[in-house]
Amino acid sequence: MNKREFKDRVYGELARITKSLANPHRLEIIELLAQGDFSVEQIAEQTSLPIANASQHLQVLKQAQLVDINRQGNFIHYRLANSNVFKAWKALRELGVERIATIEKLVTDFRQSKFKFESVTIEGLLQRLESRKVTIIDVRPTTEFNKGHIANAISIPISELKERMTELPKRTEIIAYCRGPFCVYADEAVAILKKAGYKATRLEEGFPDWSLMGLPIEMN
Amino acid sequence: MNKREFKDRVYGELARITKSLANPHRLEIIELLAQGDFSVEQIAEQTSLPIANASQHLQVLKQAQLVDINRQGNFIHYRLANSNVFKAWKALRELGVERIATIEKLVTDFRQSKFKFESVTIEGLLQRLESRKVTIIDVRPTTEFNKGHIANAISIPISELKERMTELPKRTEIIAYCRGPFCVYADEAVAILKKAGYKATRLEEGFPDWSLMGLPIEMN
DNA sequence: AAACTATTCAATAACTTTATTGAATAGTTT
DNA sequence: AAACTATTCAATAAAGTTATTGAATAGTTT
Repeated sequence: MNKREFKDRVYGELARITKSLANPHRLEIIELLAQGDFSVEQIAEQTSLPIANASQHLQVLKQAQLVDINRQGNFIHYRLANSNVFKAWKALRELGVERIATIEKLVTDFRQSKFKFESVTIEGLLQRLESRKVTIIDVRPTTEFNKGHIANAISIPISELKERMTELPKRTEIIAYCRGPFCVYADEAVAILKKAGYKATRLEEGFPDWSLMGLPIEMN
Repeated sequence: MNKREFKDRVYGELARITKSLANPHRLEIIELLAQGDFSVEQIAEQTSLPIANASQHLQVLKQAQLVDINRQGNFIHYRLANSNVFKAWKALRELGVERIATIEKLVTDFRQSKFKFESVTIEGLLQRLESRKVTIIDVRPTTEFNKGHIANAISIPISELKERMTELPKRTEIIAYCRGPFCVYADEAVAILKKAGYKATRLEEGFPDWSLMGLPIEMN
């Protein structure tokens, strides 16, 4: 094998893996699976895809060895093969948000149109934690909370927030987080809380970002 | 805009940028541009592409805003738009090497077939530097060395190594580096040096990786 | 073993990407 | 202003990707 042939094959393989990520639905699936494992049916529902279609995309990811499967009863559960998959998604996400003005505009416009408030990054939250007390709430569905969450966070799924709001303190600031920067649950939570007179802010990133940084997490 | 529409557009944009990376030639171009700026002609030559073809790929990268151009005399020089582009490439590269056994096999097989020796990572080199003295040589073409190199490295392009070998110490270990893990110049250098009785090892990563880590660099 | 069910497969049509030409363009130099 | 030159554009054919069906499969439960 000569030098050119070697390069063609290495870059060919890398392009193959990159292509398996280069599709809107598959990127959305990756972000979902970063929360934990899900069945094909659940993945299809979360991403608004027909099941056969979701399955087809999952096959592509499986062939590229980006996801693993294991059977649980009648269901086949998919999960990310390892943390490097999330790292690559994160790098692409950050490249996109920084480079493509359209994405940042989409995100801010969408938020501003419905929710007029600011967010805090993980870094900002860590600083804030040094000086004062805050209450962190996880507004994802309970199953995702159970698979892993920020240490000491309280689980209040967005669907239950209105009824369970009274569990929260009126004085200390509340930080709501969900799946990641494009997840809207946290925005909805902040909107509900603010309207009821609470001090609330959304965390920009999601649980997988927190976890990747090696910050304290809990399970179950 | 509803939630689904918002997601479709955000992931759509991210897939668009990912697609612009998802091609063997464009990945190779990205890695080349991580060394500095190059004209279309130079890029075509380095990647063994017809010029019209290289230009076409560069248009794709430009449209995705991953590269910038500036004119220098008769030539148009392309360069990476910023360090996030290299970060994304690095994440994909690491995902590929770790996930796809084929890539690791390709790299080790190719090296073993021609060059039978080990390499050291940047981390390993930093540790080694604490205890003993090493000589670092940059075997890329001089133009790339001038655009940026590891602090205190000596420039000896691979094409001149045989004649200039005598400039190097026989006793201290020599570390050779080039563009990145898939660049073969450093392997060739180690082979030449070892044959002549020097103690030599290749650095696994390339200059852009060193630079991204915030380690000391020099220009010119 | 039969019934059931979640998932995958297969075929196809619409769409997108890529390589290959050769011509056109936008600069620079003379 | 003319000549030159590096780069881009345009057209086209071949190859690859995706959504949409409906049928097939591989398990599990009864």
